[in-house]
This record gives sequence, structure tokens and C-alpha cells, in this order.
Amino acid sequence: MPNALARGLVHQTSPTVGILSDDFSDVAIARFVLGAQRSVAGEGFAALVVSTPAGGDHTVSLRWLHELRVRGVLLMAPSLESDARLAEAFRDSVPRVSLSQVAGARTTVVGSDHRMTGVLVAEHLLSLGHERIGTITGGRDRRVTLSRLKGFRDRLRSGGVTLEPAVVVEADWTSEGARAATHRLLDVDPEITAIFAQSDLMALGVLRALAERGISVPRDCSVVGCDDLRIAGFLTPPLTTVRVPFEETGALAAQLLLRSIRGETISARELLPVRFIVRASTARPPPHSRRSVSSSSPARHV
Amino acid sequence: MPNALARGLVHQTSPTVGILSDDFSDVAIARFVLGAQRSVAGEGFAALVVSTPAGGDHTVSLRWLHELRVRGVLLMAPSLESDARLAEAFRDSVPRVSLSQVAGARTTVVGSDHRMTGVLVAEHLLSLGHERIGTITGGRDRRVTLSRLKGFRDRLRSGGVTLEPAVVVEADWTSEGARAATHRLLDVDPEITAIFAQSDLMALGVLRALAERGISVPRDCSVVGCDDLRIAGFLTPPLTTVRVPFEETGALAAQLLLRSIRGETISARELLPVRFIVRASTARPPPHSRRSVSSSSPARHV
DNA sequence: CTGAAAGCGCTTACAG
DNA sequence: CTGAAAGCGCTTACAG
Repeated sequence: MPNALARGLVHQTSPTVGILSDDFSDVAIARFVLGAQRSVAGEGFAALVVSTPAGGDHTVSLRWLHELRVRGVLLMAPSLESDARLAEAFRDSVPRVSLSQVAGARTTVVGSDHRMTGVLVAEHLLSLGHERIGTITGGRDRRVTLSRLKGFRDRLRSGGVTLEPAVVVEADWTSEGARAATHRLLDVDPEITAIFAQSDLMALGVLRALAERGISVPRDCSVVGCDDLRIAGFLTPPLTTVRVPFEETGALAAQLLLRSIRGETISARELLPVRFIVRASTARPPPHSRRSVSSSSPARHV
Repeated sequence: MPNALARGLVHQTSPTVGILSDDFSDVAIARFVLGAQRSVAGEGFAALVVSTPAGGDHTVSLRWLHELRVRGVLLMAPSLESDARLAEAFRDSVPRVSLSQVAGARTTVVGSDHRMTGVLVAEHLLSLGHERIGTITGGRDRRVTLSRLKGFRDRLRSGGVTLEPAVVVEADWTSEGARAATHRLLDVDPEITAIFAQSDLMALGVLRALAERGISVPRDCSVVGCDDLRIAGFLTPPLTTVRVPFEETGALAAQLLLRSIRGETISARELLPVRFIVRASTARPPPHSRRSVSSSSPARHV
């Protein structure tokens, strides 16, 4: 049984790659890590996975990885985006690739095409004839939120539909947060006929809130999610969504890191395409304003 | 920046613990690993996580961990149960704790009380007055499947309800597998008023199949899941289920491993309690046989 | 081509 | 109490 530690001492390094991740009970992160882990293992590296608890200090985890002489680091922690402390710790770090922007640290970023995600959802809703549309976004501190929102809003506008600020409601990526946000959205405009949730988990909260108000999906209101989790096709109704290539993204990040470790120059940014998945949670808007019958709200002007 | 490799060479070991896991895009495994990882990090160890692809050889992963001189190994791979090749590789291995039985290898096993899970579900359904009950199980090659089934069947029997073999349908832990299994179950007995799925993901498949047949939940048929995933309360209807303490289980496994590493003697088996969570997918059975009324209406069967 | 020696960066036991 | 030396298990450069 050879001693990889001794070999590593001689080589000044070890056949390991560090993965700095946020809590991977978040299925998206778990799948990123999985894809990366597989990819890295396929080339003879072990993955040292360190997940920093929410609110914890990633720099401690990073130092640990350095002490273990990892050859490179994969940053799979969206929370790094808003963590400015990291920048310095990364200055003289080993090769690295991140799944999100890291404040102040030059690092290659790999992700999927979030802007296009918003565009695809907008096109689908426009093609169905929706005009009163709302959206439940993730936290505004994340770029992905803004990118998806921008693609969505811009494409709607070019289709003649304006997304008013009041129908863009921020949530926190959780089902519960989205449920509450949806109630706020419906308080603002009870006549909305379509809601885009920026994640499938949030779409679950949207569906729940609509059910709580007796609004039928997709008859009275369409719902679009994002991610295409494996459960998406088994919801009631099966969820129309956008597939995000989690494992592929993780694998690509790993491949780029390995190339960087080998001394190759890698591009600063890589975007993977997304794919629209039509299921049963979207349909044409109701012919007449749905709540004008059951409530006292005025009929809709077209 | 100290060199942990050099220190490890001197100490003949490294401050790392290996985690051998199956594909952790399985959220249960991800949460086990997460709990363990946190626990282990809290005591100054890094976790080397190696997930072996389905059908892959865990012995390769294990050798790798040994070469890296991990102080102990956490086995979080249910697939090990049916992998007899492992036994030998584990003979002279470092301290270890597993979340499932490993054929032929003496190892401490940590888990939750699967038998009690079945008992709790049975008691709930009995208390509601159900008598025609079916169940969708996970693969029979896993002990957890048999334990849950045994607790369920035994408790039903003591309540005067017999679970015929024909209404125990095996699936593969996936939503799709459970959906197909549920159709088979309903073909056997269309009058069933309650279905216990051995995982929440499978409960999703059960709900889908029932929806496809126009059977209303919980009015016509009650559904109980197992796991209490975070989505469970946001399904339509919110799912009655049994909470399995994933993170706690992972953490306990890690704690035991660390104690074993320190030379303490640890028990061979630890069971964590589960908790029944009542939501809206269960109710009293319909007063009259439901399909005798609705049999004239076309039931959709995809 | 083969084999002995040096050295990677630590810790530890021992000499001063 | 302090400081130099030995040694962990490898790889590599060098001597034979």
C-alpha cells in the first residue's frame, strides 16, 4: 500500500483537488459537486470536499485545502459572491474555477446561460398569449437572479409586455419564501395569469400559494419553474420548467480546472446552454378575467 | 503555510476521514454526508468524499482512501449492502462506521428506526379507519425496505388488517418507478383507500398515478410518504410522512467513527428515532366504495 | 542499467 | 531550556 502522503511531500503537491462548497443539502450544489467529483476522479484525482456551514468562514476551509496541498480548487459556493473577505485569501492560491463570481478574485467562472433562461420562459409565455405576468426571483444578491430577470424582462418587453417592478417579488430560493412572496404578488395584482419562479423549489411554493387561494393551475394561472429537478415531472400539475445542466456544469468546471493545473490557459468564462421543458403547468390565459366573476375587482381593460 | 502532508508522513496518518458514498445527487445521501462532514470538521478533520458511480467498484475508492492514510472511513453507500466484494477489502481497514449493513464486514451500523417507521404509518392509517391498504416499497435487496415493510405489516395485522402480498408492490425508490408500481397496484385492487410509499420521492409517483386515474387525494385515497423531504409540505396535497433524521444520522455516524479512531469501543448498532408528520394527504376512507360510483366516468390511464 | 544517497517538511527524541 | 539530528516513505538525480 503506497503512501500518497510521502509521494505528495516529494512532489510538493498531492493528487487532490479541493472543492469548496456551500451546504450541499441544496440539491443543485450536490449535483454540481457530483459532476465535478466524477470528472476529477476520472483523471486520477481525489476530491477533498469541504462544505462551509452557512455564515461560516470559507477562508478557513481554503487554508485547510492549501495545507493539504491540493493542486487546485473548485469553488461551488454561491455565498462566495457576497463574501468580500475571500478575495485576499485567493490572491496567491492554486488554480481555481468557480461556479459563481467571486468578489475581487480573478477566477474562471462556469455556469449556464441564465439570461437565455429568462428569454426562453418569456417566449413561451408570450406565445401562449399571456400579458399579465409576475415573477418570483431568488435573492437579489445573486447574479443569477439578475441575469434571469434581465433576460425575462427584456424579452417580454420586445414582445410588447412590460414587467412592472411591483410584480417582480424577491424570495430566498425556498418553497416557503416563494409561497409568501406569491401571496404578496397576488395582493398586488390578483389578475395575473402567469408566474415565473426562478427555481423549481420556489415553483412549489407558488403552486401552494395558488392552491391556497383556490386558483387552478394552469387553467387560471400558468406557472413556470427553473432547474428541472427530477421531481418536476411528478408535481401536480407536472411543471413546465427550464433544464439546468447541473452535473455537466460541475464536470466542465472540473475539466477546466484540470487543464489549468496542467498549465494550459483556460477561458475566463464558459456558459452551458439550457433547455426549455414544456409540461402541464402552463396553458393559454383564461379567456376572461378569472377573478372578475368571484370578486369585486374591475374587469380587465385590454 | 504548514504542510499537512509532511506532518501526516511523520504521524503515519493524516487528519482526514474518508467518506465512501453512492451518488449523492440522492438527496438522502447528500444529507447524510453533509451531517457527517460538519461533524468531522468540527473536530479538526477534513472529509475526503469519494462517491463511486453506480456499478463502479468501491474497493478502488477504498484503496485510494487508504493510500491517503485516512484515519477512518464512513460508509454512506447503500449499494455496499449487496456488494460482496467489499468484505475482504475491509478486513484490515481502518476504523469504520456504516449507514447500512455491509456483507461480511464487521462494522458499526447507524441508521434510523425503520421498523418503527412502518409501525407509525400503520397506526395512523388504522386510526383513520382504513382497511384496504397497499404499499409501494423500495428494492427488496435493501434491508430498510424489509424493515419498514415488516413494521407496517405486523402492526396492521395486530390491528386486524392483513396486508396481502398482491398489494405490496416493489419499486426502485424513484418517482417514475413508483408511478408504474401504483398503476399495477390499482389494477390488482382498485378499491384501495390508502397507500404507503416507502419514500417521499416514490409518494410523488403515487400521487401522479392517482391523478392520472382521477382518484382524489385524500378524499378517495390517502397517501403516506417517508423521509419528510423539504418539499413534502409543499406538494399538492401537502404530504403526510415520517421524518427521517438524515443529518443527525450522518453526524452520529461521524461521532462514533471519531470515538473509534480515538480508541474507544463503540456499539455495533445505533438507531435514531423517527417522527410521524401529519399533513393533508391522509383522511378517513370514503364512506362508500369510491369506484362503484365513479366507475362510469372515464379514468385516464397513461 | 542498477543501486545508494539526498531531500521533500515536518515531529520527536536526544544531546548539549 | 534550546538546538541539532534522525526519520517518516517516497522520488529523483547521481555515482558506480
